[in-house]
Amino acid sequence: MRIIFMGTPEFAAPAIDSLIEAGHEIAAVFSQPDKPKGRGYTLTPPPVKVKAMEHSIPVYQPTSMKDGEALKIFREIQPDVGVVIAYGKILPKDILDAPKFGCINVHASLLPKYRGAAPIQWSVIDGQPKTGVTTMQMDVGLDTGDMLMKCETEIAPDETAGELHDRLSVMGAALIVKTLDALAKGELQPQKQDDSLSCYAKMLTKELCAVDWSRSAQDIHNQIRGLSPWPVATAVLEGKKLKIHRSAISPVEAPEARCGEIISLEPLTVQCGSGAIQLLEIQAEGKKRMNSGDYLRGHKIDLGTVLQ
RNA sequence: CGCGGGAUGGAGCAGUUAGGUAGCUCGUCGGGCUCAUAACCCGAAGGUCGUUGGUUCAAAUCCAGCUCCCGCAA
Repeated sequence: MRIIFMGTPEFAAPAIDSLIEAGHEIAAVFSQPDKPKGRGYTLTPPPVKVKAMEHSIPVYQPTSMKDGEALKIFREIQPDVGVVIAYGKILPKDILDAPKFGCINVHASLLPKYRGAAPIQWSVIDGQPKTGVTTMQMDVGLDTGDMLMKCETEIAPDETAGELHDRLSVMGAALIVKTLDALAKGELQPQKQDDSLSCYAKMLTKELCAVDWSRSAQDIHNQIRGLSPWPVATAVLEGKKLKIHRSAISPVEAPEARCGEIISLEPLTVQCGSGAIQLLEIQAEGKKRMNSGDYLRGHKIDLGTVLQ
């Protein structure tokens, strides 16, 4: 099929490869404009653009899809279908309707749950046992279109959002190929979403990072792995910010200790509201991430120190 | 030129302000103690102090350039 691909971050990149391998023609790619990123505000192209350029596919990076310019391009190219994966812009109805088969979206959750911007992270933060990817026929609502195909997977108890992201990215790339196959054969059976079961996964913000040690060890563990590798859960140790990249539920605890108190140094273990949690991989300001054992060799911390 | 921290044996750090023998906590190797041990005791190996140049009798330390890593912010 002749495709216009719309996507921006790393999550969407594998699908470009799998679509081409499956014999589809990606006639054009739409991606968000390059943005100043990192130290020095270097203008950085989004991963999807980089991938598209490897395949010598023309890339468009309009600020808006609503000013008619994008529509003009769609009319010229006359795609069979639009494939949208984490593009990051709302598409107006005229764009959604422009391709022969409309636009199909890959969403990283089992719809109707976790519509919105950060479904992967929120399913981990909420401690969900399973998640998946869903393809849907897009409509004007936010992730409300009729569902086409699904692929489920279990979330491992210690899996981080980053690890899950990579797995779902590959699953999504495979599922869009399957979905287009079925579309070509006329075998798709769109299913309405049950709105009463839906929930939204809002964008991650800095406020979500601070660990509240009065919560349960399981909740905090979910928060830590859900926010890894970005934006990363944080605690305050002796007045300085400490990022927590990886943790584990501790088999032992010290119920008489205060919330946030360090109750063991080997491994580094912190008492929570209920249960205790081991901090396995941490990162101090200006330092690399490292095992907490390595950190302790160069930084003396006394038992009983309290994290905030 | 957005702001800032950093690079020292295999790991994590101190030493740099006031230049002058390379240090700490671990790890590794050898030995000892012990019923035994990731515990304890004794000993050893291992570093051109990121890189290039400059100042100096003398540079990890002072000066300049370069490379790489990280935090903030976006």
